[in-house]
Amino acid sequence: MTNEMPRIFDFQNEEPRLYQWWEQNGWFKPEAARNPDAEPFVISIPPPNVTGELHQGHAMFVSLEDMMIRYERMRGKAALWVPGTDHAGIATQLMVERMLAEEGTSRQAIGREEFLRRTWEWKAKYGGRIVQQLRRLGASCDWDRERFTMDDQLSKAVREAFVRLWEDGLLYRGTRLVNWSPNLQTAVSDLEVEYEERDGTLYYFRYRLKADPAHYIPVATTRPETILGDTAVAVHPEDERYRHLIGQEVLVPILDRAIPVIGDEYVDRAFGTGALKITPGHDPNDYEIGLRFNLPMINILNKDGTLNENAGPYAGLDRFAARERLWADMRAAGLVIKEEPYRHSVPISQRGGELIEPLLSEQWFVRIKPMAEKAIVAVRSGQIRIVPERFEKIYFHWMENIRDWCISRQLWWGHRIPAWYADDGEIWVGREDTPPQDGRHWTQDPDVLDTWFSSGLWPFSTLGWPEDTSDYRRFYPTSVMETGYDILFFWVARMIMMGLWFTGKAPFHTVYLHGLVRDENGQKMSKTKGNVIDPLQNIEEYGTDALRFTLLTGSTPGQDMNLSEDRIRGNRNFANKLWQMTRFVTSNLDGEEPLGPPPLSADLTLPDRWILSRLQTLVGNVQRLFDTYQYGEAGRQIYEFIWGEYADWYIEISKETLYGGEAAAKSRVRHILVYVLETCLRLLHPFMPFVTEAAWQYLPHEGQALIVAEWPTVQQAYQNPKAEEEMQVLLELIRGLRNLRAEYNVDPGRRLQAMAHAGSRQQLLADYADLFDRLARIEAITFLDQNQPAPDKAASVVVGDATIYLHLADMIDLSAERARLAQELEAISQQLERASRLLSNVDFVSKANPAVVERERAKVADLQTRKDAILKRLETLG
RNA sequence: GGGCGGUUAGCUCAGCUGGUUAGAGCGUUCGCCUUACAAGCGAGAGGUCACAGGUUCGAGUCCUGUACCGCCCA
Repeated sequence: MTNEMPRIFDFQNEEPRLYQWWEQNGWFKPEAARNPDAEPFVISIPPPNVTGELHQGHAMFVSLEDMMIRYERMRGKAALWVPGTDHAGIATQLMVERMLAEEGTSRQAIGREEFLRRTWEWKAKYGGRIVQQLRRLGASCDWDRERFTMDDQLSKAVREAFVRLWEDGLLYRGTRLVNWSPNLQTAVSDLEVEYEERDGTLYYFRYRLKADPAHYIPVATTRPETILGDTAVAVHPEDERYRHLIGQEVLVPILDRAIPVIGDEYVDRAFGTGALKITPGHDPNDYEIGLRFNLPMINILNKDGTLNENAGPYAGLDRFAARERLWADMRAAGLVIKEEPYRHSVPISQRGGELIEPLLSEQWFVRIKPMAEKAIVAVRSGQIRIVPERFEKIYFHWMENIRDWCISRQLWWGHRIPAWYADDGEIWVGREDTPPQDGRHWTQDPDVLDTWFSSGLWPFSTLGWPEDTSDYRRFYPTSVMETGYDILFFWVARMIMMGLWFTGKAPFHTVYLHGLVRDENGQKMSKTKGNVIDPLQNIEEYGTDALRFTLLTGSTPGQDMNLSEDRIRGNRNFANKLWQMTRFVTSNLDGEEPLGPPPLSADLTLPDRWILSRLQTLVGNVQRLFDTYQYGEAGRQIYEFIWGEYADWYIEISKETLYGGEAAAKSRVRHILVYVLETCLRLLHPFMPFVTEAAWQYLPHEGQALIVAEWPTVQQAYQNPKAEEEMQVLLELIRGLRNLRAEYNVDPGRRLQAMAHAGSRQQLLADYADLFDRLARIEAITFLDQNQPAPDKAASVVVGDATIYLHLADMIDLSAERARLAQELEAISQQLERASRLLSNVDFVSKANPAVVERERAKVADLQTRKDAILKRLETLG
């Protein structure tokens, strides 16, 4: 403890060492709580993709969640942060497929079993990487409880959930129009489709009447190839141009299939030609119309995006080639009217960005409305609270308009759907791989479940559900779900629905949503743009603490944040500052080890009482801010206190005593230095765990480690508004004197004499004259009687009724000094006028909060004396 | 088309339920290697709080509208 501290905090080596030490001591485990019956505080980690590489989004959630966990741990709760990773079906499968391609083989060539073996192998080899990176961020997860969505136990949970939904009648299998990715050759859910504005073409052509091929209905489309799948042409029933044609038949170009003309109010008469081709097999809106009119649904696409036999002469062509060929043929046949450029929004895959094709296919769906209804109630009733609140509205809107969830994926990597089909089409769903031994031939569904299906179970599957384990009993429901708002629907909403449905409980009481981390220009970071700020590189360069503090103080909940390296650098400096001030304190202890709060004795000086009081104010503020999820503001306030008050003032003041005071005074100051710093390290630990722990270990302390030290609470006995007020006067005078010295270019080393008309502050100034010497190099202050004249050739600083004169003799430019004072007078007069005006307003005096009125009164009094002093000074200067 | 967020110092951002002279970091100017720290210390400059109305004794903060930027949903 009396060891000398290194000159700098070697974070590159110390951070991993401290992390290992914490972990080895079991402090990341809820069992480390001081009280064995401690109230639990639980967070389930948003499981990163097992293929993932650490990015700022991970850094953000780790910073926030680790902060919450460390805070609650220090408060004595049984803090449990459950870590783990997600098998990320599509991403992982693509990764392994790419690897196979490099080996010159393919998933299809090696077969399903071998492919899965290779994927597990890949996972074993590289899957730990992201987890190691989370550790580097300081994540105090209980690694003994780490889970993977495809662990046996979690797979069992998935199986149980699926079977229960089946038993509850919430699952069905059917042919529906789904979002199909021709690249991945799987269905994806509505959520996995994004829309992008792209330049395209609007193609106008003729739909000839069957009865009279010389006449036609003009139709426009952006996807001509889908003409081959048209099963109707729709017009608005009140459209003068076309309504007489309703009920007639028209001929599909090239194929000459006859299809009906129907009337439907959905048609927008102003768009295109006002007539709409209907392709129920390849367009969601047309699909709805098709259902309503009971139209045939023709699928013209193969799974790989080529056209099938329904496309007649175009079968086998890729859809884009078919588009051109068909259009050319139609032109030759005289069916083309015109083309015009057209900007429209197209569906693209969230992963990869390729075009999504609406396609009819047989898939599994969750009938989700009954689950959504429960989820709405949970938030509406306040059982679950979303921070920031505005996301509740977005949540409700989505939940109220929710559509059935397509959960089957035509992939191999994932949870295989536990459904078997008999030759006669009967479906059997079960907890075990044991379809009935009834002589029929049963085949298991080849597909797997949407990755988000298993993620939806995460808060309880990780704790042992469906078994009634001790962890499940003790730690479920969890406490806070902290994640990015971008996965509110994907994940949070589904956890809420599934949690309520399967466990009967809301899986957490609070959802805290953070914003996205963008680059310093507000651009989304992406490898192709080359604007990625790599967290690991930041950590390497500036330390984890600096990165964490930047992320935590740089944003507010739900708000995107522009991250700049400058800011990280600045917070690295803050970490260093902490280290240096700890070095100062420890190197001045001279073997003493003061512990606990310093005694409130009469010996306490004004600066002592001031810093102790300010500390309590800080502790109170931080508590209030934590209680309202304003972590960033809390961090900023700690920063400002510790640097701007403790280091800049109290440490500087303490040197007076430490370097020359009496033994008792030294002890007193040491005690306060240690107490205030130690308390600040506790407050800061959840933000900057490493440097605070390292510094704390050098300070006198009780207990083994800061990570398990107690969170500070307000000690009212130290609150002292009078000390704060008096100290404020001294600080202002000192700042004023420093200002004068700077303005008059006084040699920084030169000590000056001062005189003062100190008014009501004379005793104060006399008692703390040494501060003026140390902090403003004023070696002595001579007090003047009220009736004694002020010195001429002097510059002055005025605070309240106290005026200090700096006798600068030949250095003083009287006219400059007059100008300076006049400027100050102007500022003060303005403030005075404003405050006086307020007070002379009867409405203000009668309606405003009395405390506010009182404050204004005091302000006026202070400004008035100050103004008088300045006027007097100006008079003296002539 | 509907909804949401943003607009505060040159840059990146704070500013809780309306109430001192609107803050911080970076940058910038001036001066300092003052025995914890030059990753530092001291002192400055820099803001019509996007715009227009309104409510109020009082608006960066609440309400209405407008503009621009961004996001989500359809």
